[in-house]
Amino acid sequence: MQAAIDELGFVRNEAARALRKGVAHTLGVVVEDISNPYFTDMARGAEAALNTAGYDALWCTSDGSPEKERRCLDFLEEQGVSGIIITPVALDASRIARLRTRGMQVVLIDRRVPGAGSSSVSVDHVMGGSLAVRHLVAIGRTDIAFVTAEPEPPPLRQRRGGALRALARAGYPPALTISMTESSAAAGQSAARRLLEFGTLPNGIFCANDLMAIGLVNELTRNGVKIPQDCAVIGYDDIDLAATAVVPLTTIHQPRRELGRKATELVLADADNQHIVLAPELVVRDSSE
Amino acid sequence: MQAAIDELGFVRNEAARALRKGVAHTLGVVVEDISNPYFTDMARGAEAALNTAGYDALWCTSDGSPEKERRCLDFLEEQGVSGIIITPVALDASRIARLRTRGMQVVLIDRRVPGAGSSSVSVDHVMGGSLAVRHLVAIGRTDIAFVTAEPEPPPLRQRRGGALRALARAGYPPALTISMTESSAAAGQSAARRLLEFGTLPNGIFCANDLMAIGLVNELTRNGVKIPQDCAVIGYDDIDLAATAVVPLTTIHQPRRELGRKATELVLADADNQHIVLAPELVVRDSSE
DNA sequence: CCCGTTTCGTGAATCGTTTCAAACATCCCT
DNA sequence: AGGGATGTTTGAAACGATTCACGAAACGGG
Repeated sequence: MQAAIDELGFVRNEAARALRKGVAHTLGVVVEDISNPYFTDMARGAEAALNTAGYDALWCTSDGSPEKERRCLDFLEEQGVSGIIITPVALDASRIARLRTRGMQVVLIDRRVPGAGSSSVSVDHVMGGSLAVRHLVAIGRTDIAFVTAEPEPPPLRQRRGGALRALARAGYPPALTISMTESSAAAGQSAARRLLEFGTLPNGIFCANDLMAIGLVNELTRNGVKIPQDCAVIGYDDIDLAATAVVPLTTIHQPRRELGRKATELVLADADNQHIVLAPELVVRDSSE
Repeated sequence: MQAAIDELGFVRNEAARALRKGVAHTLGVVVEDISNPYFTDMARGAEAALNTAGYDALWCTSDGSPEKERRCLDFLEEQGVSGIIITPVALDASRIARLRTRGMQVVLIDRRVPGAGSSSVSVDHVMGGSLAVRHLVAIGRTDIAFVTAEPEPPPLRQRRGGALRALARAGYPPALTISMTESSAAAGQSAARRLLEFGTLPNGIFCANDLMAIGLVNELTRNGVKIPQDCAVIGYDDIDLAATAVVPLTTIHQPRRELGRKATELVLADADNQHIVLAPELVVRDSSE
């Protein structure tokens, strides 16, 4: 039988199959920024898990734009996917409800939408921010700056929240915050320039993600700042590049693959209103001695 | 009419449409490595072009594995996409022929498959390699090493070929070649360590891509090597991170967006046997003074 | 005013797969 | 050997959008 199939080059028509069954054996994965390793690693974790379950993945990119996110969802809805894993940008409860009435389970990454009944998987960013600052404090840094992006996505806000709380607990004054318009290495570079213009450098810097931290460390190093002696730097995400940076970067590791895997499990189990929170971990490297 | 559609929340069933029309208004994009910005930028260029043409993109990742590539193609074939843009790993003429008989145009990126009749878009890697070495020679470097990956994908082989030829033309001895098992920043770091163990450092290094160059520059810098004074380094791709590296990286810029756009045009025009070759450009930054 | 032509709208057939049902063959038990 | 139960084969209906054909209505010209 299989021999005959191969012989004739038969390929099942997925369109007909989806039409008849009313639903495809396909899952949509909508990711915010495909140039950020954090998201691609998460998506790969999801893909691996869902492949082994016999599903195929449809990738989409929202590029952080509500408009493009809407188009992605329209597309997935038209395709009749059986579920959607998404890092939401401007997704609201009504859209989720509509998808759910059409039989598509929605699982959110790193964000909850109240009243929608959908499940979510996230990493505890408040804890991560707190871990970062507690580490800086533990190695004797008291004058701590925070580099983030504006507008600030919820995960970054939570990281900053955790950081501020840890700082207050330690009895230090509130941190200097620098906001950039994006969260790339180039933004980190600009942040470093701004810090250098101030004249006095803080002795600890917490960047909201690794890409910014890398750009910042590079620019500081170029200007003769010794890291971690003059200034300790800690990033967030633990992307591959963090380990091979000029000054290997201390960072908060996120279980990205695990995140994708859990999300897949929730979609396939058709779970309602379940919220999984994973714990981040501190990874100490040279940038904080 | 449109108001009524929105009112009732009607969503066209793409499966039924595809079934009836025999072909989806969708294009497949198969990419080799989603963690390499070179590929994602190319894919984004393609997506933008094909969105404006009213098509949707189906992304797949082969992860450089022939097995996974096959699965991606099976999937796209089942979906009945109207065309495929692919950076092939182990794609042979017979598979292409089969796809074409099913009405799917195939356009190859950075590689040609002889006898398949399909079109291709590539960047002139031989020229790029030559540009790189000529630049190193022009700034007075004579002892030049080449860092590549093993097994060496065709584009890397071409870059090395162009580099060797330019070196021969300039009348210098053949270069030292270091091969790593992958082409990541971590591999570049290992390459640097190996070079340092040799004792005498070459005064010019050409890395087959920017990620490796960044890892290498970081490791050399960490060990006190002054770039470009002690050793000039040139990368390849001109990814975003190249400009913000500790030592901003001289590199060969590839028109990645343009690559994706041209590929889209060829697929949509249903072009047979057309081969577009784009020209790379030298971008001089600090790593080569 | 009638006929020919165009336009519009309705209905039926189609795409390839799945699913359900009915028909048919097989087998065991009484 | 007949009846019930089980398993297998064959056939037909359905999914929803599209397309084509057909008939009705509108329109223009003679």
